[in-house]
Amino acid sequence: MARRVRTTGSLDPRSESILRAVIEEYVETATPVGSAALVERYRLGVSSATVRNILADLEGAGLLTHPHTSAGRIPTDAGYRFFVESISDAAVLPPVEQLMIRHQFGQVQHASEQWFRLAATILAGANRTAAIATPAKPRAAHVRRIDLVTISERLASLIIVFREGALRQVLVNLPTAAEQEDLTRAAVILDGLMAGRTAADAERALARIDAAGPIGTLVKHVGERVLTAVRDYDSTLIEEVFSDGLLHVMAAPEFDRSDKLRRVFAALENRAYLSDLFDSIAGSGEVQAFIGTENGPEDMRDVSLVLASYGEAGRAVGVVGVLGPTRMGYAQAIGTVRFVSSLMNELVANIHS
Amino acid sequence: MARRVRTTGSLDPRSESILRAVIEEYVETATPVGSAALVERYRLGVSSATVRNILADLEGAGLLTHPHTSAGRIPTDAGYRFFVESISDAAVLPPVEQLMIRHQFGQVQHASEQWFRLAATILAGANRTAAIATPAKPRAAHVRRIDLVTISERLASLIIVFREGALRQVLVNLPTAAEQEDLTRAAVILDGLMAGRTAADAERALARIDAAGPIGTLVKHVGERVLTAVRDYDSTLIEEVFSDGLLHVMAAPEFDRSDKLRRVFAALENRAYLSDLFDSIAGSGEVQAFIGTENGPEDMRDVSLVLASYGEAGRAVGVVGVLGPTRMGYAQAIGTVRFVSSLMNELVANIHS
DNA sequence: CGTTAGCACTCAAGCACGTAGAGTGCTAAC
DNA sequence: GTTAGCACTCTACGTGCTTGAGTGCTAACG
Repeated sequence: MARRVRTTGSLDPRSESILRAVIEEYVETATPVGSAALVERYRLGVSSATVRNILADLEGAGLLTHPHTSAGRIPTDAGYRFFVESISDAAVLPPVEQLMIRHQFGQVQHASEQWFRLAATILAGANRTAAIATPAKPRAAHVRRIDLVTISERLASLIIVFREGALRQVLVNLPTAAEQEDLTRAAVILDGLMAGRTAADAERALARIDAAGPIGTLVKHVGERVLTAVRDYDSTLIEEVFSDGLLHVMAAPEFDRSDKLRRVFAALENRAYLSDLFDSIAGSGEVQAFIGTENGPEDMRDVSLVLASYGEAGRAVGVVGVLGPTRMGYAQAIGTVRFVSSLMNELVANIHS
Repeated sequence: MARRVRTTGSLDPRSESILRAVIEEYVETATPVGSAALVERYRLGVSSATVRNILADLEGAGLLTHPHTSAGRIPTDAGYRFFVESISDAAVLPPVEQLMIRHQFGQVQHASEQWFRLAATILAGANRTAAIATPAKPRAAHVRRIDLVTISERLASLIIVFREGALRQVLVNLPTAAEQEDLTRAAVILDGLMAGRTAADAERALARIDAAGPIGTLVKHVGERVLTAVRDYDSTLIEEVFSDGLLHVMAAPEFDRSDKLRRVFAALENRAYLSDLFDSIAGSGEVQAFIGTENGPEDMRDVSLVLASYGEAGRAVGVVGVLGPTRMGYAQAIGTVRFVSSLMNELVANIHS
């Protein structure tokens, strides 16, 4: 009883391989794993009694627990954490899977600036868990293009394209009746005035415009709407959180009662929480795992997140990642998230060249 | 035993009011309701024994059931159907609620052409159920506007605005290096060529274009991408199904086991089913309820849908509605769905004036 | 003839109890 | 340090019992 171990940093190789075996087995079966099952299924070269001693040590070290006396062991959050630390550098996706993911991205590469959705879909499929992704959101929005399309005499659709590819479509009531011709002229003026500018710069530029004459009034009026739209975009903490594969999580046995699940989903609708979380990801350049109780909100203590940011640090940053029960395949998750985020980096780099 | 009743079409007033009472009570409490509870909570003017006789008759008519001998009654799908038929004409939303909904729409009326999302959010909130909505999708897409924005020398963002307000953003690899100036010129040409046209018309127009010279090549190349995008938009049966308030459904006691819920969500991802369903809505101009087993897919037999289409029959049609357990407040649901769809009609009419 | 009180009857839900099986921790021998 | 063996513990499961809700039926009533 109470042997070496007990250090947080490292474990003797045998203990570590048994910890791995417990985690691997539990991730697969979702039932507590006993000493007999381990010797039977893994070539450990020792008897079940020895395994029991080691399991007891691992439990003493806080890496495993017992649901009750006569049950097998399950990993604690600390156990998963230890496991994740031990693999995270090595978790590189096999070339075959890299190719498959690359291929899926290739299918729609030319399609639109909504890769982040695709990223979530791919991650969800590859891990059979839920996945989330956000578009790359700039710190300060730069207008790239302004367009006006007539709808009726006094109503137009204002389209604003931002430098990072985001798009905003807004209806504008016009101060005076206007043809498409007038709108186009106004759009060209506004475009020249605001393209490449941030909200503050654009505001100064607009202030210098002469509001006299029908076109002047139009420009001024629509310009104000552009400004509010840009400011609105700027102040939105998280533009959108796209998720996919929620059905996978619903299928997990730990979520067979839907109230647990409901609380997780509710937590995910808390923008303040997500915003904090994403900020902390954006800081580090690496894949990060948040395991069970490591998550802030009470409601998230039964799930783990494996997240990574993508984009250019000072400019526009988005997040991709995986959400699953704490009992999830971390090696696979870390590997795929790292790879997908690196692909997203490439894509963003190509655009902001 | 076995009195009048038995006719599907009508019921004597007392039986009907008891049926209503059972439904009202069951919708509220989610537990089988017995004769004693009914006399206690509703001024029926008769004893529980009489109520029991009537309940037995209603059961004979197929409008109620027994989970087991010693339990109270719960409505059958036929019972709900009868109830729905009896109220659906009268289910008009009280002015206060109308005002509240109108107000919520007003808040963002000018914001974007994404009212359908707002509609779902409002319906979900008003009914405390899930709600779904689709944008108004035209039968044949008409291009309204084409714009090109430079990204890098050989890459541009193509923006297509459709007559109904839908927007498509596509990346285009350029055949030769081009400045924004060239792109703008090409966009103007394409705009003149294709605006107001359907895919087939646009194709003919493009065929007549001379591909000689750098701008000609550019126009031809981008034009092809426009055509594929328009055809793609045309052939997409359902552009998007936005849903909100799923958390409400998760909270319903009939979905405390998440596998039931999972199957419902899975059914909702079946585009073929939704497409058929929406087609049948678009035909009738009225609110329609699909109660439990009336739904096609096996997995939907525990839920009801209350749906209505909006838009202009021959042109662009979308769907809004509510999804909840069969035990839902049909009067409220029908009222809100009808009102919201009429608001959406107004909005669409304003735009396509 | 419809309505009502009364009562026997049925069945799910909850509880107590016993059993089987899984898996442990400990001890003593190797 | 490792292992066989064994007593021990605790859940899962099945059985039987009790309780209570709510019914259906019958006989009496106005």
